[in-house]
Amino acid sequence: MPEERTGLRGGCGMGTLPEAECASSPLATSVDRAEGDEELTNLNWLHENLLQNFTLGGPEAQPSASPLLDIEGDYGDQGPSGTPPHDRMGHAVKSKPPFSFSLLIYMAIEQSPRKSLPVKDIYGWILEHFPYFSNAPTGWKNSVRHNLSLNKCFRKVDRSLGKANGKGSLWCVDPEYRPNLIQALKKQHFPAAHAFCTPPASPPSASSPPRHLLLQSCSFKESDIDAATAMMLLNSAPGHHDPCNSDVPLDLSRPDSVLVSSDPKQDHNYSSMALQRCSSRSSSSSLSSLDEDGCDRSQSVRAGSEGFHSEEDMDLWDDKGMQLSLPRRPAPIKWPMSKRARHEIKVELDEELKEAAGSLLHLAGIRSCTEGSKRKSTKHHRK
DNA sequence: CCATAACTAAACATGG
DNA sequence: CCCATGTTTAGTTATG
Repeated sequence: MPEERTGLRGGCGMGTLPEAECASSPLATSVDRAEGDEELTNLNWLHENLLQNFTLGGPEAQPSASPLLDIEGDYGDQGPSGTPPHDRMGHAVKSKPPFSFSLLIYMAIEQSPRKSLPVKDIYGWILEHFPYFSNAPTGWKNSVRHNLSLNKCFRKVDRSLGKANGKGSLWCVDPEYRPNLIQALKKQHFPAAHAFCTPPASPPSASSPPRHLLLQSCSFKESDIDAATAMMLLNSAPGHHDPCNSDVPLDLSRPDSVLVSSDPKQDHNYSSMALQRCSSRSSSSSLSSLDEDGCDRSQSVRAGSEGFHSEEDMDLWDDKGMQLSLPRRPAPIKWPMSKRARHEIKVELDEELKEAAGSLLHLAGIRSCTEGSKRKSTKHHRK
């Protein structure tokens, strides 16, 4: 039996032992990002990036602007009942991220050059990308630590290597669990994408693309769009952000990207997030569940790698943060294809993806809104 | 109603 | 002693 486990022993699974190079990050100095927000409120960005990222291997997306920020930009401002307050200046609205702590941590770690971070930098990353937490009670840090400790997806690595002010360890993602995290991320990000497999309640509009066809021919499933989008989000944001070198931090917390509630004090409790829950249920099955149930890792990994193999996945992560082309998996299409064939498909996909992206975003937005208000009402109800 | 997952809170230990 | 970090436990909430 060949080694399936690319253990951490050698260090973080990325071959390089994590050093604490970027250990001292600017903590939470970042909530400022006014620039260019106006221009971000269109879907072009996503269309283009979607296409660039996912049409047959265009690894270098050219981010025109911040990603998901704009996803709901179109209607973000007119938040119905309980939508988060928008900073008139276009600053980040401090809305609660729709990601579980696990995913937040995961993203933070993966975005670091070394694929490992001390808790402090994880805090930093989160604060940076989710200004929501800057106003939140400090309990979230506890949650982060709790998650690091408890969640087997994360591994503690000795920061033995010359970190002067080293207190605590570095944390990295267990490569074996990475597929699960990715999967979680997929499912987490755009619940609305599920509309792609289940027929919409209302008859598809004329603009609705033949999604199944599209997605199939694309050789990844609809859920991949989620991950893809999320990754894109992480990848193509201007100023590739890790706590160490973040110029223009990506703001995942933008109302448009992920909107939940925006009042940290009032509603800091993640558990009340309907949006999150609805999606993280499934995602969590690939995360914590495999922590707690004590199922042996190789099994869970193997199970998780039905779709894509963890080792293969590792290729996808380059040194500079999340290079996430989609995981290679047994493709329904025969690969390699001829260039011509690829090009043809690409052209088709360009069209379809554009539409699909639009629909997806629309759905995502609607869903977020509805979930948001639903959550509030239910919570109220409870009380 | 139950199981599960995510989150929160708190206590406690350890080390700088 | 303080603080950051790390672990553990218990409780809450939401969902399937």
